[in-house]
Amino acid sequence: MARILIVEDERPIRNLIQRNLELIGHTCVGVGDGVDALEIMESERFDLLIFDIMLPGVSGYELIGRADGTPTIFVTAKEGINDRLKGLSLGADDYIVKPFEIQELILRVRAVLRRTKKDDKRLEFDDIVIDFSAKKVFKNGLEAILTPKEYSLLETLVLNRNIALSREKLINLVWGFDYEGDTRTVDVHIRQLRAKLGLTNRLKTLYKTGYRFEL
Amino acid sequence: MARILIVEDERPIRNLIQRNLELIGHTCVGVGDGVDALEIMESERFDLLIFDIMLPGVSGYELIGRADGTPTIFVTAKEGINDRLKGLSLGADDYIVKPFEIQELILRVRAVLRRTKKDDKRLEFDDIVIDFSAKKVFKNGLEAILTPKEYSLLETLVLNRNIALSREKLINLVWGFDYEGDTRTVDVHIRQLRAKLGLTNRLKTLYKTGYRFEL
DNA sequence: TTTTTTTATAACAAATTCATTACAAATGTG
DNA sequence: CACATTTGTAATGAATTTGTTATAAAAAAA
Repeated sequence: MARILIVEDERPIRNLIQRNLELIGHTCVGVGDGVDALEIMESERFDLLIFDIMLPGVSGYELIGRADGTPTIFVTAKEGINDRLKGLSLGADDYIVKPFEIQELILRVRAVLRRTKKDDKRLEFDDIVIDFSAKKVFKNGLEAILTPKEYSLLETLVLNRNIALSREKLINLVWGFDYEGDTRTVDVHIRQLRAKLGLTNRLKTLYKTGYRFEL
Repeated sequence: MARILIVEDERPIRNLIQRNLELIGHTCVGVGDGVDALEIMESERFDLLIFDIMLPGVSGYELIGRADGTPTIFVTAKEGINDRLKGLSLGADDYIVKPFEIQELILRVRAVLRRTKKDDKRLEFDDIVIDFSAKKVFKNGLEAILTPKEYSLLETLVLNRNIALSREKLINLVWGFDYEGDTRTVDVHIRQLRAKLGLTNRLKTLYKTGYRFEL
């Protein structure tokens, strides 16, 4: 359904939100402070951001400046008309006050996603279709069988399309920040993607730099 | 680019900072003491504040209380780990110790602005577009294929636009401080940039000095 | 367990970059 | 102007980076 970033320093609430949104099929990333949020927002694209206003590090108000048009829902502890106005004037699409019924949040998420029409669960280009919810890829209507790593790499490249990604960055995003392997591993998987999907003109090599998926 | 307030009682340093930040396109206001700073902060909004900690009137530490979330860089004469901690804990975004290279200040300003989003991912001039996140350059809408060194050199020149850069400086910034090669290497890469992008009137040679990108 | 699939790494081939060189042109100086 | 110095230009080969294949290791499935 949608890729959602949850920025909330109270872990129980964050987990509650994440669990429930994932139950209805969304993909969530949860972080606990504004600095982590900024970092992941730089490297990944999301369909919806859910911010607590009061955050350690960088406040939700500041985060929305970096949202770059991505739909945003603010969460706050106190019912303050000023906060509400401030949030909405800064570009938030909706606003919800703690404590809230999880059902209410789900309704608002659905409303915002419908309004902003980012429910897209598939991406089509050339003769290729990527179905993100099924994690399947089709070429010329035929399913191309990708291994998990291959799919994950493709998804990362596609979600960060038109951005130069170093091998280190890709390793971090696909293999995890703690991966201790050779960056050449990326090359081999890139080759597999190119071979299976014929992405020669989309998936560019940037000499001494990394790779970039162009769309 | 950004509106920056500089609060520094040593006029030569204040002017140095102001001049250099304005050269790369920022709008600056400089004042010499804390009282003036408070006054202008009440009536105008800034994207970034640069404070000297030791100020006549009202100290930098006090000023940051009034910064109201505006990103702040502290400048101080002495290297004191306590000052650093105090500054950062009070909410400064960065900290720089006098005497400093103006290059370093520019880098930090850029970092803070990027973190707080007032910086651009794209630069357009004449018939040229530079896409920093994709690491791509276009001329007349067509992609100009630059090698990594060429791109890196262009980026460095552009980010330090309107500033004279010696070959040694460029070597440091592009090749790395430990590079042990000939400075003539720079000339060859400059030539390539000029040839590929037609930068004859932007990328000036400063006889016996170096190069300067003018914008 | 065995078998199959996936993933990592190593080794070599191919491609690209880039520093260096040598010479030409330009610039500044007396 | 003549001279010395600095900068521009083009070409070349070494060094680095990437593509590709094969094989070993690890993980998953049977």
